[in-house]
Amino acid sequence: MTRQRQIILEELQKDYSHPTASVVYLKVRRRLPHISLGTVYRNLEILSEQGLIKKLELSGTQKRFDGTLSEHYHVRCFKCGRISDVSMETLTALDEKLSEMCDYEIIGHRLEFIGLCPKCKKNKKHAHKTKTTTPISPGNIS
Amino acid sequence: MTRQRQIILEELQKDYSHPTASVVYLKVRRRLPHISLGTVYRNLEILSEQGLIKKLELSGTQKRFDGTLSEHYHVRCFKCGRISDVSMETLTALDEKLSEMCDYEIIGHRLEFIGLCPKCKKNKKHAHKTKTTTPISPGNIS
DNA sequence: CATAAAATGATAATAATAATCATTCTCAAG
DNA sequence: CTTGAGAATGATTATTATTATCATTTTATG
Repeated sequence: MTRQRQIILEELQKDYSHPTASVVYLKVRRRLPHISLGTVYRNLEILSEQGLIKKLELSGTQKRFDGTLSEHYHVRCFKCGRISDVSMETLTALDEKLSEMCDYEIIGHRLEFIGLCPKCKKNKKHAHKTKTTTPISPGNIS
Repeated sequence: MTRQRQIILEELQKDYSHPTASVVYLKVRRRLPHISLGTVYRNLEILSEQGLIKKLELSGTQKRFDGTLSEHYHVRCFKCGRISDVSMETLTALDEKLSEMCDYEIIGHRLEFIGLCPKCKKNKKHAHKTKTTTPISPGNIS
């Protein structure tokens, strides 16, 4: 466990925004100005293999990381790209149901809700300023 | 509607494998050997904007396209990357449930099952040969 | 047929991530 | 403590998927 890996882990554990690798990089660089982007990628990968953080495969082009290990679903704002946690229980029954209906051996599922976040709901005219990712066209939830 | 757009659409409509842009390109090139990859990307984008095909945002790095317009979920084999359709009814109740639980205005969700396809179930020793995409590590269904 | 708008093919550009590699760090054994 | 092997780092380059540019060609329409 190197200093840089420790700090990447710490920064992720106190960040609830499901940051992308480059956001983690920016935050970590405040404490380690000479760290390289490659080191951040490498360690995010290693930490998620070790089960200390989670790598999220949500929609959008960039991977996101979560220092919270509990299982939970996410909502994405289709306007500003913000990701929030959802406190809905895990739907294990879905996997069992599908197991009986198809010839795959089901081991799990990914569920991501799409919606409009409170901030974007207010400023419907112009999207919320701290936009982080590409918006989703509402007709394309697939 | 140009000849190339027509053929891209046709090839997609008779392909049930949820192909990526480059797979569509390879197939279309059998009929139009001089078509460029950029044209394929451009037309897949246009056709999905027009609602003639669907652009799928599944896990993995590449986008996939579907000539079948009906709404349905998908299963992905975590070993070989194959995508199959799932004949489970759309769970609109989930969106309503979440609407009451959180402050987002929910407009839909994305659900993708992860499992082991019949072919990979048989050849458990070595993954199925017609592998198309990177496998998913079973510990990382997020 | 003319012609304006749209699309094409070729190519370059971008964005996110992964790989390479010489140098530096970490940590357990002495 | 020192040390030495293996792992990790920073700098850099490479890869992969996708998008943008642009001169030329095609399409649809009057």
